[in-house]
Amino acid sequence: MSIRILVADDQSMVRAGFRMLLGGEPDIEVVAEASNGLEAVDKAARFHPDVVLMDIRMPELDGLEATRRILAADADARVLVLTTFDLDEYVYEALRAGASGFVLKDDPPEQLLAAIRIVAAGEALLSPAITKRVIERFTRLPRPEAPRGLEELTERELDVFRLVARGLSNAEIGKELFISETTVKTHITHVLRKLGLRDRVQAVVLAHEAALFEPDERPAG
Amino acid sequence: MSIRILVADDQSMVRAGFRMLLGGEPDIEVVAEASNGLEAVDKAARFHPDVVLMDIRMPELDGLEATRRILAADADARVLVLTTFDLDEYVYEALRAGASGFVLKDDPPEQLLAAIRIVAAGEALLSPAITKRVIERFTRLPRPEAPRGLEELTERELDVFRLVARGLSNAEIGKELFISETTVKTHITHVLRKLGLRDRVQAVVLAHEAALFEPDERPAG
DNA sequence: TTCGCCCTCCTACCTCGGTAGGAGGCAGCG
DNA sequence: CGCTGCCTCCTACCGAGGTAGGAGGGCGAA
Repeated sequence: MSIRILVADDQSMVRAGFRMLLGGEPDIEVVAEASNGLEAVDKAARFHPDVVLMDIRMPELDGLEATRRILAADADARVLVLTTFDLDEYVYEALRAGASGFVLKDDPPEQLLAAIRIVAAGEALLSPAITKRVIERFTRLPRPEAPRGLEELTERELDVFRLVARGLSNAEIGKELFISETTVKTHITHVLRKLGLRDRVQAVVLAHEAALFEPDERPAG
Repeated sequence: MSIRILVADDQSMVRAGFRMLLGGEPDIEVVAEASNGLEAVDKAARFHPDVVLMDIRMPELDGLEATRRILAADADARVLVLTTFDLDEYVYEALRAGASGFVLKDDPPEQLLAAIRIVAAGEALLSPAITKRVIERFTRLPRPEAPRGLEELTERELDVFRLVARGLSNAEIGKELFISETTVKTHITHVLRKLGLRDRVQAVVLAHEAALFEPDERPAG
């Protein structure tokens, strides 16, 4: 009754790493591997794994579209998305695509294992019901259409968002980024509109619920 | 090379539960138990466990003071504090006492196991560096003195704090709790002052960093 | 070059959030 | 009994946050 895993990543070294890591766990078994998105969809249909470990950046078909197709074929499938960057607009896409959770590639191995077990147990990742709320929020988008048109945040908007998520005021963010408070306001307005949020408070909640960031150096003050 | 655990809880049923739960894990071993704080300090010194599972409410010596003494005797000790309530002012005390993390007693077992493994691996709990920041923040308090005088939040203040942490506005909180917006403001002012925070945004950050809450039903709107 | 996007900054405006300070009711305690 | 703490609500004030709308410069694509 072990947890059956499909590993989908285009780098064979990475797949080997996961095989090694997961091989050491008695309750986890890698039953299949895929090196691109199409293969992942195919093998998910054939092997019906309990959890799909899905890299986002893959040839043929990226992890997001692959996730969508897997979920379309089997609504009960569990996909755990692997991301490289701390704050990545792909995260939103992944959640909308139906992923059960996501893990940073340079998280400690224990976290990946914990994530797999939690997802396999039917919970969404990291904060059980929390992530579900995020998923719901992003599932019922303001615009019912919007195919792949989810507006992405720009670099600068991400910079500001990160600092907002740490609780900084607009003035503090300005000092931190060497821009005026006015400019900070501009960026924040854009962030809020793009994400469909009301104010910075909701932005903080979202950032933390979805674990969209990892803390690095703190402001100079 | 399994993880060696000391379970400190005054209720033998609870201890038995942990023994059962942890006994099923191949990499975890319960090496000692304690039914009060003094015993916990004593056994921690004698057994040098990798992780101490520490209940807060205990006779003789509570979990907070026990944690302080254990850390005083061995700065490398890892204490994982168990709390019953989602948002408990003890959490702050626990962090200040040097706890590596904390877990809710009614969290799913997987989370406890994950927490133990993470703490044993030397990381602070749930969000690696994040909790460290919280600890730092509470270690260097505004007032160097303040012995046990950390002001506690009242029931109602906790209610409000919880909703703030979910991103609700004052008006929404008022509707949710059937009180006026003015009253909400009063409570929030008190919460901020007691916790030494600037505004609700910082409150949200704190709540999420320290994982002070668990999400339950969402507002009716 | 022209178009568009991004980043920067501005004024003006208004709402929301937080502070200050007071007030009444209610319950527990010495 | 009076004291204290908690919860409730109020007015008044003001600063921070968010919106609206415009503007200029840089840079890359068409």
